[in-house]
Amino acid sequence: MGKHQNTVGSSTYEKIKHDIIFGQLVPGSKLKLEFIKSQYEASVSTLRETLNRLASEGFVVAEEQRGFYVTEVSQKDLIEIAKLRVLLECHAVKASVESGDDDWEGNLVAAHHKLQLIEKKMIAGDVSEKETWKRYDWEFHLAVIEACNSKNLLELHSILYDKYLRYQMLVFTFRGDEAAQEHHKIFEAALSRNGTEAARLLEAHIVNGLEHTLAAM
Amino acid sequence: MGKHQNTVGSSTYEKIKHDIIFGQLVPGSKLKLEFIKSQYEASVSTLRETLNRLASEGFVVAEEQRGFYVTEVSQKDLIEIAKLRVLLECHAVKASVESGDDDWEGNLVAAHHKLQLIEKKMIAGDVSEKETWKRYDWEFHLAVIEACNSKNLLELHSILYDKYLRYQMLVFTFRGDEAAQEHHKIFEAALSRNGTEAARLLEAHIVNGLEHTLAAM
DNA sequence: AACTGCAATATTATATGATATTTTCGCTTT
DNA sequence: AAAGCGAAAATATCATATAATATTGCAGTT
Repeated sequence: MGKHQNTVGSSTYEKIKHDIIFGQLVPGSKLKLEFIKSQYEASVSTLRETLNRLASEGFVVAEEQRGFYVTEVSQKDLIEIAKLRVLLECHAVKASVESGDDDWEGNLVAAHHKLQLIEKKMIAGDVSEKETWKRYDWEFHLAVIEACNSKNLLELHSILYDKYLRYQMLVFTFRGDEAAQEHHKIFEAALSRNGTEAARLLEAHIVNGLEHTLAAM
Repeated sequence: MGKHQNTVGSSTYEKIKHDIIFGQLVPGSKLKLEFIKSQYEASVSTLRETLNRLASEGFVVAEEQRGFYVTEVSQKDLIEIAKLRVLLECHAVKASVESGDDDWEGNLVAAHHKLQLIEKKMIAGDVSEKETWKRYDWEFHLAVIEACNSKNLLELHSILYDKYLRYQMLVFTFRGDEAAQEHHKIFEAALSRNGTEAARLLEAHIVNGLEHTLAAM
């Protein structure tokens, strides 16, 4: 039974990070300790731990003795992030496709299937499950590169993905069928162990998403 | 007149990070709050902020409700870090060489010159200025890629560099003349705006360092 | 009247020590 | 051995004190 009980620290971390990514906490706004204390129901020290963590990941900016701010957004920053994501994720997919085993394949098939299901729903007009879509998109992209054999690479990628996601959420307009098809092609290339092709498709997928987001900013 | 006065938090951050990189805090050891409190002269909460920051950068591992540990080292981890450093730094050098202006060139020349001076001293047998050497090596590598035009990339690189450095310090044996020559060649290629060549030399430089360190582990 | 410089005040961030939880570890019992 | 039970140790959280920054109001100057 005993499900692992979360600490106040880790749950405020999740909440604040979520609220930054999904735009509830608006870019550039100041995170006054007393205010977020009331919002997130935790003490100042606990919140400071959280904000320090978020600051080293880049979601928050800590200005010495002047407090914390939600990191600003800009087109330049988005472009940087997209480029880095291309660099890391394409590198990872090649390595992953080379060394992925049967477990990896199985997991990839499952992730792709679930993503397809939610994408169909969203294309049909049901936008109610934004959060689920986000999770499945993440799980798919992770599944593709998971066998890359580098914990360090996966950690960096995870942060980059979230930063990129934040921009997507900022302008939220679903790319629909187009993105779904791209996912499908990436899936096929990965499964047939064509790393170069998978990387090429992945790059196009990210760049298309970038352009879509930039246009809406 | 107002030099910027540091907070307790930022100075303990610097100190602990330094002590991890330079091996004073040994890999895998537990960072008991009461103990480091006496060592670094700060309160528990302040230390927790610091340790949380270091944990998201990967120098410390935070185990929920069981405290903090200095991140373990392993050959596998070092290899991952070196590969990532190659990936990011080579990408950065190409971009930097393409868009660097006169300021960039000037800064690069200065950084290379200083690095050469300290390397000569160390090759001559004076190992007393390990810290200075480290700083100049860092400043040189940064100078090369600084014009890459991506704040995000430079931040990631900075953390990776420190992680790589930690392994170098762990086994500290100076590569001497060989490394100095590699630096010089990288410098020349960068200055003559040959990005591809600079990237190739840089990769060799990092891989040579990796092998040297692996052999000594 | 508008601007500048300065001091008093209010607000906010930082740091600390105290308290509440949780884990660890040795001891006993089965 | 394994499980159960405290006491001790360590972590997580909190409320409060201290130090820094921002703001306000007022005099003196242009």
